[in-house]
Amino acid sequence: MKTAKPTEKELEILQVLWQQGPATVREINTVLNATKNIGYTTTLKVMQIMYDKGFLSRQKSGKTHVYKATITKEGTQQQLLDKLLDTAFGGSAMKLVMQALGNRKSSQKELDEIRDYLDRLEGGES
Amino acid sequence: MKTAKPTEKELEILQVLWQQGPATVREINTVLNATKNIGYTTTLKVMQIMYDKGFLSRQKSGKTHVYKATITKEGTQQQLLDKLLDTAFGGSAMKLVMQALGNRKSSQKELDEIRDYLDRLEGGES
DNA sequence: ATTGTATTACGAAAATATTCGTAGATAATA
DNA sequence: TATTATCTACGAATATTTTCGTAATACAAT
Repeated sequence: MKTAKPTEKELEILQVLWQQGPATVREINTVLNATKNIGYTTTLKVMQIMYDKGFLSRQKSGKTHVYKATITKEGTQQQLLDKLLDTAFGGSAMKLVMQALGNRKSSQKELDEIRDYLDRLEGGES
Repeated sequence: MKTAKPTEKELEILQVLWQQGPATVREINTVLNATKNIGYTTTLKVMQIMYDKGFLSRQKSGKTHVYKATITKEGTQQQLLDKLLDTAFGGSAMKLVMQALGNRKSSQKELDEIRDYLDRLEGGES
């Protein structure tokens, strides 16, 4: 069975969980409401669906559930990247990279880090 | 008015148009059918919707329409990149770049090109 | 125990995206 | 001109995603 891709809303929730660790529906909803306007039961429903899909696990604590992401940030990022590469960049990772670096200000430090990273990639995975 | 994001199917069609230039519904559908299985009227419908949205322009040639992408590949790529950065990479272009380069084999030549690109970025846009 | 408050479960409405059937228009050609 | 093949327009069915109302449940406070 192929792992399905999280939807937009699901990704927003995953973001919070990845960043803050396990959390309740209430906590997630509070974070989301800082920017958007989303009802409590909406957040609840989405998280229940994610639980059904296996994206989240949960544990009862008193009367509430504490949810935890079961899929990793890295794996999901890679999956989305692959998709984007495929659907918008014709499979060329390089083009994507250049576009990502080009149209936004990257600091000198960041550019250096990328260079180091390139060196490491090249230097044979010692 | 904020430019809406193309859907998955719309992106597939844009891909073909960006690569091959203006084309008829029939031509697009033929290309799509090389990999997927999609009915002619489905492709037609999607392209008509894209026309309504302003993603495509068209010109009558005989009894058929020749469609042309009105949104650029680069702009759309950037838009999707920004979205991905935001929803999955916490806004860090660098992390995205590293992830993109890491989990796939990039040729020596590609890596060199990226290095050159970095040099140019740094070298002050002379 | 009764009341009040927060949470969950359930179902379904609303919004969006995908799919295609059918009818009518257009042009080529027999 | 009649026939045929192809294309467009239109509407609608289906699927997916997002949204939330309502009722049941669990806990806390009175």
